[in-house]
Amino acid sequence: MFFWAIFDESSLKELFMTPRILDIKTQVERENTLLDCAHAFIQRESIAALTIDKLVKELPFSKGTIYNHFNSKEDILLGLCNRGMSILAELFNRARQFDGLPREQGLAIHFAYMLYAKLHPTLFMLVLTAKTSNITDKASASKQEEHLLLEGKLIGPIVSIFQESLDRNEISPPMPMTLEQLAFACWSLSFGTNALLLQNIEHCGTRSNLVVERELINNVNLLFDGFQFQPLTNDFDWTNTISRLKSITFCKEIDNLKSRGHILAI
Amino acid sequence: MFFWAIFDESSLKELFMTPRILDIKTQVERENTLLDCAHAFIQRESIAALTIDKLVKELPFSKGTIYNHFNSKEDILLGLCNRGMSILAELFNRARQFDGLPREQGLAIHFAYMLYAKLHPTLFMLVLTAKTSNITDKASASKQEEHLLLEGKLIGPIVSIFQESLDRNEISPPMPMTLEQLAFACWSLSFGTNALLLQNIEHCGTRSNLVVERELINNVNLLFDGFQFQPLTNDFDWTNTISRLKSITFCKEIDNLKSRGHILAI
DNA sequence: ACCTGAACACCGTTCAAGT
DNA sequence: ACCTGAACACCGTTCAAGT
Repeated sequence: MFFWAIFDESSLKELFMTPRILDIKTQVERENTLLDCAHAFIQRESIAALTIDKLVKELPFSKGTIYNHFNSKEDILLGLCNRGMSILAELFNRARQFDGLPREQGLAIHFAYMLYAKLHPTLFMLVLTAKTSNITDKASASKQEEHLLLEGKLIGPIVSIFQESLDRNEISPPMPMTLEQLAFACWSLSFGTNALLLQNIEHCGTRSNLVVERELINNVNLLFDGFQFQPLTNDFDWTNTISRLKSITFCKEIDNLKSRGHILAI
Repeated sequence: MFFWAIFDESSLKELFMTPRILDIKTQVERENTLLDCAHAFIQRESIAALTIDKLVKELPFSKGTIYNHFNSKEDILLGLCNRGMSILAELFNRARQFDGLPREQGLAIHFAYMLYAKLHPTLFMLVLTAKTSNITDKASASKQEEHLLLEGKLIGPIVSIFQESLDRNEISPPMPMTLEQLAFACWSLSFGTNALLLQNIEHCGTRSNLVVERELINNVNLLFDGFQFQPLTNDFDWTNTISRLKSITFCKEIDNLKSRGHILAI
């Protein structure tokens, strides 16, 4: 029995072209299902092991349909990367609202970045992957736009903290530096620390005694002291700041880490 | 006319099993030819575009023979990565021998790393790629051994500088730090700065005013000041150090950069 | 109109056949 | 013994056929 035998062309056209109210909602839902699935997969296996064929086996729709939502595998990865950056942006905003001195908020930002890297290692790594391979080239224009927008949302709170500390005369680097340069110095240090320490440490004999949370806090304090960011490391009780970050600002994230068996070394 | 018709089995065996003196030399030569070729290719195109088929088209031997020298594509990439690390280790040794204070030598190390990243961007990126994808897993045991050995050779001069500055009482971080932690703080900052700034900057609106050589020197000075590494940024004529690095220690590398149209902003 | 999965072009790796 | 390239299994992407 054939479909075409039941309907004539005009009624078919009517059936198919009838605008369905649920369509847009379904579209978004499907995109999320796919990203959820891809995220779970690369968390379980690895980015390298991700395959469209393997992905489609776990999805309620077919291979062809994937390409109605994402124009390439790289588009999926950038979509996932952007999702991670949204999460990170929310953490940065909370850090910016920490009730305390600008330097405490600056520490909070780095603390947030480290928590993010520990909570979502695969999403953190995805930014790295996006930088090394030419993911951004193959991805869709819309995803690339979103990516740039999110980069701005991440830089925002950092620049704003430095602006405030300059206004309050609480920072005076040994050489003239723009807000952008100050923010960039922080970003490089944090990025480098997380990237180098997040990798499978067991392989690397030389880094065996390093714990990311301790090194991160140390490195940030060193850099901030270099900025002459007041109050200096030894002129303030930073353990209180960190315990408030742990018990109040990021308590949900800390609980999440604990439930997965990770205990912070600080 | 068949080969087998001319020789009987024993004379064939004799012909083939005769130890050829050139064999080992040819083996090494072929490996180098392949690595040269792969290097040129990813410099011209990209790591992602590298294909065994494309590679073999430019080589004087066939696809199967490649697998007599390298057990996988990842093995080739790790081989190339190791080659880069050898070059870098040589630069670090020269930096360590810079005639000056430990802090000057520390600056020289970072300067060397930046020069390396600028001179061999694809080799620098290969370390990043090796870290993100599981290249190290698929590569041969011998290449992995070599990789760890080279990591040690890179850390060596850095640790040695810090040991000397501790002996001379020229360093006193605001918190207790091991030699390993000191070296790691430097590595993270340098790695992060190079990695973030080496990427195609035109894409990224927020980083448009940043020049890697200037930011690198700034960031290192900030971190060293955080270490209380004597003499501090504003207590010494560092421009003299940098001009000696440019005109003496790394003059060959600077010339090389110039010949390619790169002019350092410092 | 939308979904499907066979089909396609291309990839890394192997191995029987040639020398 | 060593080299070769056809053959294989698998990949991302497309598109004719089905509904």
